[in-house]
Amino acid sequence: MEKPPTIKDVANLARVHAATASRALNPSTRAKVSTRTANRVLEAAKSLGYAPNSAARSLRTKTSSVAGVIIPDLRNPVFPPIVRGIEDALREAGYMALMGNTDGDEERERELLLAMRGRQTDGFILATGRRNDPQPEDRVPTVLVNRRTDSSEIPSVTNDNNAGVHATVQMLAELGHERIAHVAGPQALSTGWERYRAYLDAMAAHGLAVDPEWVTYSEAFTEEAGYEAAKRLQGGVTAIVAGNDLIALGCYSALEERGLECPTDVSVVGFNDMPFANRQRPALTTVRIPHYEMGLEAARLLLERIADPTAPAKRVILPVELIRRASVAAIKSVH
Amino acid sequence: MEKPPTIKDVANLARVHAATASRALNPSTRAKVSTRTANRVLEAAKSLGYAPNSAARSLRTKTSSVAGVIIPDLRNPVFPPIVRGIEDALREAGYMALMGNTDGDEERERELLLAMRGRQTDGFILATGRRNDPQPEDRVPTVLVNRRTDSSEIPSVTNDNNAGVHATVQMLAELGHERIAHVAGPQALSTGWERYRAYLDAMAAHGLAVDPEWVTYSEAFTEEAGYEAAKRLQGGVTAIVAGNDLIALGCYSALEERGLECPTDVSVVGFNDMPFANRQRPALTTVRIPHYEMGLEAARLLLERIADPTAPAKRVILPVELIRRASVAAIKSVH
DNA sequence: TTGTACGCGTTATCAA
DNA sequence: TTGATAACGCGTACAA
Repeated sequence: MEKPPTIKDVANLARVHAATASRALNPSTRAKVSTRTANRVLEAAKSLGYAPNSAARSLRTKTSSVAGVIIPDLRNPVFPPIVRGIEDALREAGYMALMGNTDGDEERERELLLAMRGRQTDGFILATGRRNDPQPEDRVPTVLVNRRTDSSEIPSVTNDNNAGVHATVQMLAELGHERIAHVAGPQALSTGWERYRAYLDAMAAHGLAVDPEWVTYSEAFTEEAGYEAAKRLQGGVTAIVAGNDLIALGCYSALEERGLECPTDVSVVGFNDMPFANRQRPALTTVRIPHYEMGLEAARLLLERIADPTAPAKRVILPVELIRRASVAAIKSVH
Repeated sequence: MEKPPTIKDVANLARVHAATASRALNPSTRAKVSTRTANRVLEAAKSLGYAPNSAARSLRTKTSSVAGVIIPDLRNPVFPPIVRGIEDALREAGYMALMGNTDGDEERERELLLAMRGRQTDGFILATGRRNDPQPEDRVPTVLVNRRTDSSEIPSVTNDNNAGVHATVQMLAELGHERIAHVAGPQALSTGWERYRAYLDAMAAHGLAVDPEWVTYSEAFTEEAGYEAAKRLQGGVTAIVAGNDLIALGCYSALEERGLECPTDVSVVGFNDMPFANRQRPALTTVRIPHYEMGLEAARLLLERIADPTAPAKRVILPVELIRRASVAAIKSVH
């Protein structure tokens, strides 16, 4: 039950004052100490298994080397690789991640932010951003990942939703599809909104009309909500551009229920290329986003931001790639 | 850029001493303060938007209300729901989770433990336990989840691997299978080992012989490793009990490569019922483990343990359920 | 280059 | 019931 060694113990063993030990232990102040004593201190620290008490350090420096990571729900398969990327980049810089899930509940998000701020969090990475979220009033460095706000004051890392949907529509058009539907994601989220706008854009660019019956809105980025929205689709469409992969799976269910086959009767395309999208039945055509890299980049942006809070708010947009699988087919020739 | 209010500000506003304010603010010591002054302090705190500085509190109390959660890799689909359960239970108790991934690297695990301990973590939940892991020398409360050690000194929450495999073998036997193979998980992990033992047990219980050619070992619980191990299988088996779902997917690939069809030629059963197991092709028969509940239970065990470190080390085993899907079929009658 | 002195914000202990 | 005081471990002006 012996207590962990403090810097004083290290100092005693090295026959120096605690202040000197502190300087020797801290890379940024090591230059202020003679190499000989510095080495003695370092050795003493090692032999004692000294680890600095971060509470004391935080109290003194107002920093904690901890970042808060807030996401809607870890069980949505998009997030694990993003979080993993965040964690890896943070760790490289000596940071750790505090995790929290909100289930999309804004009240819960506020509570989480408060609780994490109380724990001296140095910054936040939020995957929960809504398009019209206000700039946080307090000045804790914050980065958005995957989703972003309409205004450009908060740094963000997102992917090229526009290019992804354009590539999707182009592929479908080339396969002869004209009656192309869109089961859109929530319009309060940049992902849902940008993909919807891109769908309209791309259709126009290919000279394809859009019947309002071909567009429905999913309440959430879930399989269930996608299923409900897909059921409301009318007008004999031959292809569906889904707001994301989970919504696409909901479309599968709705099609099956109507006795329609994918891709023979209706082609379906998702977005995200979430894990196991290739294992679905049929294998899902989708737009691959660089999940892990988004996490990496978001964490790096946050670290930059912590280092210099006045730096301009970058908005990083990562490239995407259309992955064609079995869920799309050329349109049946009209007989 | 004004600084956040401290307990002193609250005390001044309420016209009491800081110590009194502390007592009033802290639920466990509130009784030591008259109701009238307590209310005055609480109101002052509210009007100032006071939030305690947890670094100072940690420094003083040696506790942080933070738990470390260490897992192999968040991208393994088994872990997200477990972590989510952990997080939910921790939050209910005012705790937060620090996350870390090890990729199964023991060196990295040591580093993580050290770094987290330095951050005043009150306890650990490890999903990385190996059968022969030593009891941690330091006395930080620790709970294992999903995997456990052979010795019984560390509390753990696992699932009934034995019952799950027995149910699997029984189902296969009832379908007429006799040449039942096992692609085992890593034997250094309790999950891999217990399921292997259960396979041998269950085969014996049904009077079925086990040819050594029917058993291979996967290096890891991954699709790739499962594929490699499945390729080594010999002896014309008609069913495979896979160490887990990812290994089962590897078996799918190996079978396909040999031109064998599942379930027509070979039945396959996994373990875990990970998300989207029902969406695989063919839909995977598997043993459902209560992921989320395991996380909940592990966190509760940890909280108990933190409250009373001398309490006996419970080993909780949660029930499982065999989920039959399209990947198994009755054996083809011998012609 | 090293030592001294102090304060970060909180809570435990002791005295009133 | 309340106030005064000290201490948690560290980092940093300042002095030597």
